[in-house]
Amino acid sequence: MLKSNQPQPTKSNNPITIVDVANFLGVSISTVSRALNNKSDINQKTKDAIIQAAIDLDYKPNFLAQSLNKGSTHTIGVIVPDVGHPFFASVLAGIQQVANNTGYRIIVCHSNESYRIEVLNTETLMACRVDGILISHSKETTEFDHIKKITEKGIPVVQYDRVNSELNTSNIIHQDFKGAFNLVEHLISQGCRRIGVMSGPKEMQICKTRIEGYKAALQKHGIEINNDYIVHSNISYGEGEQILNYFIGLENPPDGIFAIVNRNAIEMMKAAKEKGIKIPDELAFAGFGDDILAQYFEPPLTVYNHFPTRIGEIAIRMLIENINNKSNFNPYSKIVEGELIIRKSSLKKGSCL
Amino acid sequence: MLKSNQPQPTKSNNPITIVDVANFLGVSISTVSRALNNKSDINQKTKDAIIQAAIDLDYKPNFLAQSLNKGSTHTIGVIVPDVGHPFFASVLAGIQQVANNTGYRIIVCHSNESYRIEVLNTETLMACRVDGILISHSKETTEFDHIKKITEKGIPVVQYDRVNSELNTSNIIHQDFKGAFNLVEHLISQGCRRIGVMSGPKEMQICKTRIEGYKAALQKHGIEINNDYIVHSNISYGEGEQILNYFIGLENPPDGIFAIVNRNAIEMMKAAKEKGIKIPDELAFAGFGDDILAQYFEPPLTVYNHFPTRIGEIAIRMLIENINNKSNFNPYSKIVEGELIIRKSSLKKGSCL
DNA sequence: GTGAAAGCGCTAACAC
DNA sequence: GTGTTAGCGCTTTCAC
Repeated sequence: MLKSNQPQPTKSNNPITIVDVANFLGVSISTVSRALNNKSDINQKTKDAIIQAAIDLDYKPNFLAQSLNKGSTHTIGVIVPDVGHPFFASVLAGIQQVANNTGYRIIVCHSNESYRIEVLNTETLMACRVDGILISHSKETTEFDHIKKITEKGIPVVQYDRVNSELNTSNIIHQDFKGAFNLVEHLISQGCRRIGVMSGPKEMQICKTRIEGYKAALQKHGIEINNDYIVHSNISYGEGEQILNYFIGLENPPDGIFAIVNRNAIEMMKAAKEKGIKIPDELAFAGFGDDILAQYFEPPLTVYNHFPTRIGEIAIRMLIENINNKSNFNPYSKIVEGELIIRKSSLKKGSCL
Repeated sequence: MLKSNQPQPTKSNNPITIVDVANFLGVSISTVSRALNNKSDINQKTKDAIIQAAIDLDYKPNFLAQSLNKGSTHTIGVIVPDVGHPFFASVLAGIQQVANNTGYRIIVCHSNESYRIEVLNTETLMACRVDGILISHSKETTEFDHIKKITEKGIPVVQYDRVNSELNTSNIIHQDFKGAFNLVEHLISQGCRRIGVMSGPKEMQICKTRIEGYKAALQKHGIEINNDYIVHSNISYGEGEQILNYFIGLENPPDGIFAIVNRNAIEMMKAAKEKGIKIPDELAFAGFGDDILAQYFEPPLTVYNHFPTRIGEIAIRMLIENINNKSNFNPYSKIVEGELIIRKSSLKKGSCL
């Protein structure tokens, strides 16, 4: 490869550096740096000339070099278990929006519901020297040493949605208990007395809490808790049909079903429809979380909407607060209010919306 | 803050550096570097000791510093117009998977269908010194200077899905022409003669191509092209109903509708159902792209599935190929085969699946 | 107000 | 086989 010895500001393949700008004007690199970073103690004329030269030469600061000696990247790492899921897509949208407005960069990592990848993600993000991490754990995650390692290094972490409350981080969750309670109480108000619940992995905090909400609603209304009606699954898509079959095969099949993940409710409804079961009169449905499928499916699904975008917005704000205030920051938790949306999947005859 | 002057390998807040590892063992930093990078010319024992020490001290290489002097970040930037869209979510999944297997890091930027943000995204990625960029343009993008700037600097770019073929980059697209042709021909085979098409922005390449496919199918079967049946929209969600109203308000309303984005087809079907229009007998529907909503909606939607995950996988492979072979690489285009999936939304009475 | 120089953490020539 | 040293591009003291 041959190197031109003529100054060739515009055509060189190597990116323009601060040195090029300095040479171009015959000033020192520190002067250029000062001008570009809006420091005081610089002659306005020099400053203007430098800024103009930077534009003319199409100089772009090297982010790597800047971060390396500032010790801060102004970047936030986000770990998402499943970007394909509408809930997480909306959370991400909220995060991105606030990041844009506050000048933070975002690196999104996708754990793909795998504990192993989640751990790798945390290592990647640490290697990238992100200023903070937002994380929702994979379904498989029951060990949290990888998070402890991060917080011990003084890197702020905020857990959202799927949190482990024993970690010393800020958290943001929705009203899992209340949402489940409201959904189940609504089913009861529609005349359901044998309410099945399709839950996720036993160890997942949100599943535990939602089942507690379910139980509390039954108890409030004097309905006995029957463990046959409580089914744990992997909340993968596709499991709904099998679990519906289990339910309708029971001696006393449920007359209402509460799904801890809305998409499973849809799957079960689809299977039920194909078997000729009348929804909601023979079997009513309700699920946690709203999305377009819940709205468009026939019948549309009664849900507890937990405002995922808002969760994302609040999560990143909490994180930035922590980043700006590392020394004396006490982690805290926030709970976002949701709302019950009643649709046809649960409205039995004689009821009106 | 007080600083301990005892060596405290595990508890220090400042990340362990290569210097710490070197001091710990009393060797030089270059020896450590060699050991950790698996270079030859190093004593096995020293190497083992260094690797062990690195583990014990929980040393993690500083990615910024590594990249800074290697001049390569081993990171790929991905620009996505809309992560919430199932198509892009699946493309992303494909990209991520290959990235994981090849050791590339991914930075995902979300242009949110905004030209302005898309340009900012490219600048961010250049500032991060990514090794290459995968991009699908926003709906608004009709100017491509920001991409030219990148390729002129010698950074490989691959455009996927929404491409501009005048740029000197590799591209990957689906069979837009053939897909549209097949869908429309299928509608014709079901007896449709007045086929409406809901398209997106006029300037978008994929819209142009799909409309060409639509026209070709009509021509092949001797059906006249009627511009009243061709409607351009912004393909935002929510526009479907309005456009359905336009169609059914025509003097000679269509008996079949082809939507260039499947979700718009669903919206139109929903609106049509609410008006008591019989699908598919009075009005048949077909749309480009498969997803869960198309499968679960009642009636399920006939689609051309373009295998988004595969598109993501191929796109990143093409990019990596280009990165590894910068000097003598000639951009090329690839077209991914799709498949027609016939469902009830278009199967008129008397036909059978 | 500006320049020289040190250093962020690392790699890779170059010595020995 | 290992150590010394010069940078990667930038910011930030410290001189002048």
